[in-house]
Amino acid sequence: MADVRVRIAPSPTGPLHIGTARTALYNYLHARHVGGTFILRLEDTDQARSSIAYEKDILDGLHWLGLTWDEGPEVAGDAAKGPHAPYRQMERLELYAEAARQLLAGDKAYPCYCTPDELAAERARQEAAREPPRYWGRCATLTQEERAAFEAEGRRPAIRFRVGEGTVAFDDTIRGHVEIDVANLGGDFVIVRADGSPLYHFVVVVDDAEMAITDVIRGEDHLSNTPKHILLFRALGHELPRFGHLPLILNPDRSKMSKRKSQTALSDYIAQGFIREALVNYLALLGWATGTEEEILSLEEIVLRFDIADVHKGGAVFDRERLEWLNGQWIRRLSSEDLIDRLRPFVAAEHEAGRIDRMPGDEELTALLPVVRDRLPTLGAIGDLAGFLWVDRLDVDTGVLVPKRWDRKTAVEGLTAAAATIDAAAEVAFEADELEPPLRALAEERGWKAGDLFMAIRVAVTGRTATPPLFDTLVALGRERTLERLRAAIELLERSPVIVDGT
RNA sequence: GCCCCCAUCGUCUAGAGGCCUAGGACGCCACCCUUUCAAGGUGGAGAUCAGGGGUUCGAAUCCCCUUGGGGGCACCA
Repeated sequence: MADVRVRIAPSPTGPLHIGTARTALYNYLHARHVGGTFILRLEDTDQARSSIAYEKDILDGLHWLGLTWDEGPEVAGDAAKGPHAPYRQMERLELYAEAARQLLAGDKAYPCYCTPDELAAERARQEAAREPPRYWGRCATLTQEERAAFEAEGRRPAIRFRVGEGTVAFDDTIRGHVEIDVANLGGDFVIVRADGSPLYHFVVVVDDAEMAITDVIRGEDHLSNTPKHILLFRALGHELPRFGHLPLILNPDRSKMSKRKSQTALSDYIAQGFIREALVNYLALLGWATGTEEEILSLEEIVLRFDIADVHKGGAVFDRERLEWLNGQWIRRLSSEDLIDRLRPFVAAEHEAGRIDRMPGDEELTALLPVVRDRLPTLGAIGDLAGFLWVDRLDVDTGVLVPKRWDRKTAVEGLTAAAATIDAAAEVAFEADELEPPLRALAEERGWKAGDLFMAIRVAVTGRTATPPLFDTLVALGRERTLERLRAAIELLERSPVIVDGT
């Protein structure tokens, strides 16, 4: 399959949607697998809803995923890439105007003078009569005189495409043979608004034709629209591309994944600390499988194995838990330097948000990595996991400071003895290996379960019951702060009134 | 309403007529490891392959119907 050309054509009317990201990925995978060309085109004809901020979010998202395009618009001073520039539809208006003139000249399209109000009234009537909504064709057969009369009224015409009769059939790369009767298309449809701006179904065809797209790979929501596109391709005298319709990504209730019911913006996943390797891996496996039992796959490995014909037909529910698991798998596979680079912005975010009081240096993070790595489902979890290391004043809940099997008095004794033991051990070296034995010995000597002693210390120095391994944590904290927090905890226990008993 | 598409454990999926008393993964449960939490290891529960008819010696796999779900029917994309 030489000379395959595919495209992703997002419209900058919202942040990059997880579904668009997957469509982009599948297009990219197909292009790379067969050695074809991957094109990015911006569909910004809906000027009312398009924005430059969304455009940036989309481009950044695709870059972040590693889906580099071979042809695409100029961005941030970099010139457009590719022989079919410009790649922004608002800069291609002349092309559409020319195509519209061509259709009008061949009477494959006609001016329609129906007003929005008239159209709405007719639609309401159809709905009331329980008829399927369709344009009833009032302007399809207007004479020159009638058109002139409307023009004289000051009406500006939209342009409608004649769908004609018959059935349109095509062989979908993913779904196989599909056939739709033109009568079910909803009548002649508008391709150019009354204000002269072209509409989606029209521009997509003009552009796919002009850009010589060979494979249109897109979401299933376009399957029913494909006959319109095919009709347009033919009317314009262009060869048809192959069409492949991807299954939809679904909300847990199996409806099309939406902002209302799911987190759909890729940028939100990025902000929470999902990493590109995991997202790419997860998205690739949502609707496609290798046929083997391998599932942790890099983008390169997926490119090698991907075959558009193996893509599923049924929709797939987006399962965040599985994504988190994959994310953890990938975080564990990152090199230390890489992980630190990716972690730093998340630590900085904690700092900016005021949840921690200082930024740890690289050496500190590096030292922490071994104990933190297996405990990070996302990069964003770093604050929860280790934030206590970087705060000046720790908030400790007296309630959890006393281990379940202990009473308050024992806790005070335990922490006091632990502080002394730690202080003594630190004279040798403040290292995990030096701290653990004497503390275990202390517990044994006093008849305490080591776990209880450790838990009291853990809560005293971290404020929480779930933390990385205790001795590594103490080392990360440093001798001074460890002792300081131990003293503060003891004081807290002695000072606070006894409310509950058993203590 | 009309048209189109889809249908294997809760979820993602393997499966292209006999290898399936349906395999893997996530999640869940138990155990092991263990100072907590994870990670890791082992084991388990979990799908009469939506239902019903065919075809065939034989069907999760092919055909038909039913049911269920989804999508589309804009001067949105």
